[in-house]
Amino acid sequence: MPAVRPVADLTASRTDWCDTILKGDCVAALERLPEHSVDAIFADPPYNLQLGGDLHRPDQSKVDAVDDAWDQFDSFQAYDAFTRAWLLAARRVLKPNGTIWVIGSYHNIFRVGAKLQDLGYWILNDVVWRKTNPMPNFRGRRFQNAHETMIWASRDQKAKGYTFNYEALKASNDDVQMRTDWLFPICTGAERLKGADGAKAHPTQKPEALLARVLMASTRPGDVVLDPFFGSGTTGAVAKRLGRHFVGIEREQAYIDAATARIDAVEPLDNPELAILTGKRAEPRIAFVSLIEAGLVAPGLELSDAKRRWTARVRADGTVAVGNEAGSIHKMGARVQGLDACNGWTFWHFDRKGAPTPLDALRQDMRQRMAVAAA
Amino acid sequence: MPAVRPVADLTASRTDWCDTILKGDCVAALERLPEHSVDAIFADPPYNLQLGGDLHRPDQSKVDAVDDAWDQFDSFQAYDAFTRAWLLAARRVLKPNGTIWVIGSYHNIFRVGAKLQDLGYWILNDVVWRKTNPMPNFRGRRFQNAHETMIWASRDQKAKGYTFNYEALKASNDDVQMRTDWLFPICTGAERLKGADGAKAHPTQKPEALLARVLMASTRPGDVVLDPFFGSGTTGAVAKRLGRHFVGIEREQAYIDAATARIDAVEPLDNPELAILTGKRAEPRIAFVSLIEAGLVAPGLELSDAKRRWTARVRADGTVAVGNEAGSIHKMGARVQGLDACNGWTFWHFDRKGAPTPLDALRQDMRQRMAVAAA
DNA sequence: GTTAGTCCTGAATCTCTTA
DNA sequence: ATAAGAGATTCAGGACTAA
Repeated sequence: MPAVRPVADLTASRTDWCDTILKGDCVAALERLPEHSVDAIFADPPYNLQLGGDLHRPDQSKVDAVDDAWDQFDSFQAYDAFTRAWLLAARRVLKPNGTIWVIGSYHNIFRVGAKLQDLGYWILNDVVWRKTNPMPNFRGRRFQNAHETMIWASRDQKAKGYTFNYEALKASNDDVQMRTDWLFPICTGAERLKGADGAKAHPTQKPEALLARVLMASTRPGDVVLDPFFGSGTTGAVAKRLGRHFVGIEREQAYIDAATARIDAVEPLDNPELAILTGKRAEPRIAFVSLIEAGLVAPGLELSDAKRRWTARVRADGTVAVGNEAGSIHKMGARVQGLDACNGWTFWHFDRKGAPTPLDALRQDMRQRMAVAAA
Repeated sequence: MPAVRPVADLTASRTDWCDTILKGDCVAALERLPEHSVDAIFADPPYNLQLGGDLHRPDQSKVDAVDDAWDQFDSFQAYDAFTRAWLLAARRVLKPNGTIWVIGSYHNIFRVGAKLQDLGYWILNDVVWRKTNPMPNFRGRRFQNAHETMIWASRDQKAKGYTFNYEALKASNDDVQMRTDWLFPICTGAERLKGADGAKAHPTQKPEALLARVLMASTRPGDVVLDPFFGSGTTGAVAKRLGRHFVGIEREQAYIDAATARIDAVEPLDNPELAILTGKRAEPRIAFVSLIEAGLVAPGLELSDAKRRWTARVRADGTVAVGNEAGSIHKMGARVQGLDACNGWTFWHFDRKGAPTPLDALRQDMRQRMAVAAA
């Protein structure tokens, strides 16, 4: 399925880059992609910051073995410049309501996080991937490094319309909110891509389960997910399986070959399986007055709260009256309780066969009618 | 026990500052302390939360936010300058083989980590404090922020002689290495310091169990532990109990008073090296979605109750669909039976070799996979 | 005394649409 | 652009009260 394209051949046509792997430098490729063209980004950038032993700059050029403080600073600086460049280019490509995930370890994640903030990204959460089976610390001189950190950020502070499938996550998690600490095994066994020699095809292949949760949480079917450090193509494989589109950027042909074969073998899920649970937020809005117009509520109907402490009376204009005052069901619910906000749909009840029933039940009936009428 | 001293009166004599609280500005106080004089530092600096307006719980009660003046900074730049100044001053005071711990959240920890690296500190681990009882995300727009991050660093890369009580930690952890993810409740109940009015004495008091593990891991009895943001004095209280010395720096008299009384009441342990490191056991809670992520359950799988009266279909989002409706395994189990509640794990079955098998069997398999060496 | 129900609170960067 | 109105949203644990 995924074609491979040299970056130089890229045009603005979506068919030219969607569900493909762009071969070349990450920043150069990002700069050729159209502005505001992807819904989400998942990035697993290199963090070769190891300052002992062989030292490589992010561009893979070798650094003379020096271990003084100045060289450390120099190396961090190079890493920061690299990070800034790709995060900036990625931000241009991201849609205004898109979000970005970056995964890293303590070697690089602090620098990445600071740069994200510097460039105007707005951090939504940091998420910890707890490993069930991390590598032990062999020297016994530190804690067992048992997690990695992901940062989830929107394009900027004001972007409130980002995708977050809150209700689905909660329903899939024993009906409690999904937390920021996730537990997954590292990628081993059959899932781990091997080369012809049996050696692992990529040193840092991420588990598909991790990507699945990321994409199920923050994207919708049909969205485009960009991975600027495509590597073994986990992002592409999971995106395809879950009915999302992907774009990968990768420099090394060996990784491109492995990822291509891997993604080709993925069978996408059917549409019904991909539906995402949504909550009230996604329901069409109903004006209270429309219940009166539809005859579901008669003017003059008496309302009360669930414990019958306060009563109100429905007026023909869609407001309710409490004593001499009148206003929306929400306003008056707040007023009687002395609060500054109230959901009138769930606060006010009417009598149905002797049982206090919330107005929300009538709203459901109304939505049913509208759905039937539309069909 | 702890005397309080104005910074101006400080001399180089250790008796002049050990087991005392220095009242004044953090950097000024650090600059008056002797070079290379403390074995460890634990710092809980302001997080720079950048809160917007008020936040209310769904029941309309207002969240008591951390809106203190000491947490307000004009910009990331201002916060960086502040961070750099105190980390630099702290580094001078730290012994060559000393280590520093800094705790923070995603608001500030990335900036702190980057500055630590810039200044020559060498990160040994990042440690995640998982909270058993974090505050929920009330608006349902993000993941529940359920952890904070601590960075543990040596004074520089070449410092190999830092204290790490590997064997003691392992022995106290069911004979497996201590991991970087720690589980503790937040500080509440009797441990939480209250003012005369019953209000919390400090907005961000840390649990003693957290500090106990930090000090047991990285200090020895008789060591001096510095806390440049002393606050309610948790570091001092735990240090005293575990037979370590402390130095606190704090600006606000109210916090100094609370910490002084608190530390006075602490009784040191006879054998601090035998102190038990208490932590919560990791609870093996399994989310239904994790079965899907792990490939144990495929989207599209048909479920039914034991007597095959009702069927449901698994979706990729971790919910199950019955007809046009979808929800958690528990909600939909209750729905089809017309009940208020239902245990979806035991109610829903799938076909295994012709026999209806409850989802709970797969949960058992999952528990095996997710078993983590003791928390 | 026991148990069940209610209330309170914690480092929080917490909405969306229409006028 | 800003402002205002509609209306959607919570988990664990300790303290307290009522049965």
